[in-house]
Amino acid sequence: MAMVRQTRQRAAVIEVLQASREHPDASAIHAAVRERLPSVSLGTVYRTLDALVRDGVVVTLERAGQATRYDWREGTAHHHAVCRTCGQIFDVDAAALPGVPSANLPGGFRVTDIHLEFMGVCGDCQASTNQTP
Amino acid sequence: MAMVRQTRQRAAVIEVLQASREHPDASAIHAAVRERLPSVSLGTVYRTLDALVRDGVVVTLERAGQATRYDWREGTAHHHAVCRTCGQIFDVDAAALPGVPSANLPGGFRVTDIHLEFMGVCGDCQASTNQTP
DNA sequence: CTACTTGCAAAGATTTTGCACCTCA
DNA sequence: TGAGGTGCAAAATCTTTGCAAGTAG
Repeated sequence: MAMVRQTRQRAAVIEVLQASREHPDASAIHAAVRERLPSVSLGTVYRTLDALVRDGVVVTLERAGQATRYDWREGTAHHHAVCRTCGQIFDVDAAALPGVPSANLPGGFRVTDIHLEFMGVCGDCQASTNQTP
Repeated sequence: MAMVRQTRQRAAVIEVLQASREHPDASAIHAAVRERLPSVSLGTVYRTLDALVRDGVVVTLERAGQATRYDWREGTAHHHAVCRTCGQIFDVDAAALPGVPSANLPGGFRVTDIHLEFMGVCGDCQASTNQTP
């Protein structure tokens, strides 16, 4: 079934994801991968990311109009805090949160993953509370 | 400041959102609005939705590759359960969830909104567990 | 009357795909 | 080998924008 063949390209994409704590988008990943394997195409990056997401080792952070950002799940579960002003994404340790129960879900719904995002304004952006010019 | 002028078009978009429990995307909203005001353009729908989101009366549900879906916040806070198989989106009453604390957030981060999504497989899709043909 | 809105259509951006060649297992 | 992966480039989507004309207040 989900047999995934090991290739140079995939190894590179995975390395980039593991090395980066910046929640990069496909384009940034592509650029980073190209530093080692200049011939890798953007299409391949998308296909690889897709496979990783299906495998559950990578999660996505999607914002309309902006490119999807990808996040390597390094063992520890974590969620995200997204600044609406500067767009920066911070990690939030899930351990500090009480387990979110699957209460009140529609009948028979089986949860495989929980996406929790705190939308708001980060400290830096609050500091510079100049109304947008 | 955020003075929003009342227009036929905006009223129609809001009515459609309030009437729909389907989490429609911009295109579906556009179609529904056109049943009353045939001349409304898709651009206007997007601009109106944008304003409503900024106002905080509408929240978005974003999935890469697919159109953003819009959700009227009818008083009660609620979250979502998204079926990975059929794409259907169910509401989850937030009242049943314990308050998600803002613990462990980056310094000074002020939360304005919480997006919580349960990803998984709905009962119907589990029932028909035929491997995808 | 005046500033804000709208329609239209074109531009932008992101993501997906078909096809011929290449490669891992 | 042979099933699956890759590159390239074009296509499909979704969303944003500029501009002239319309309209709410």
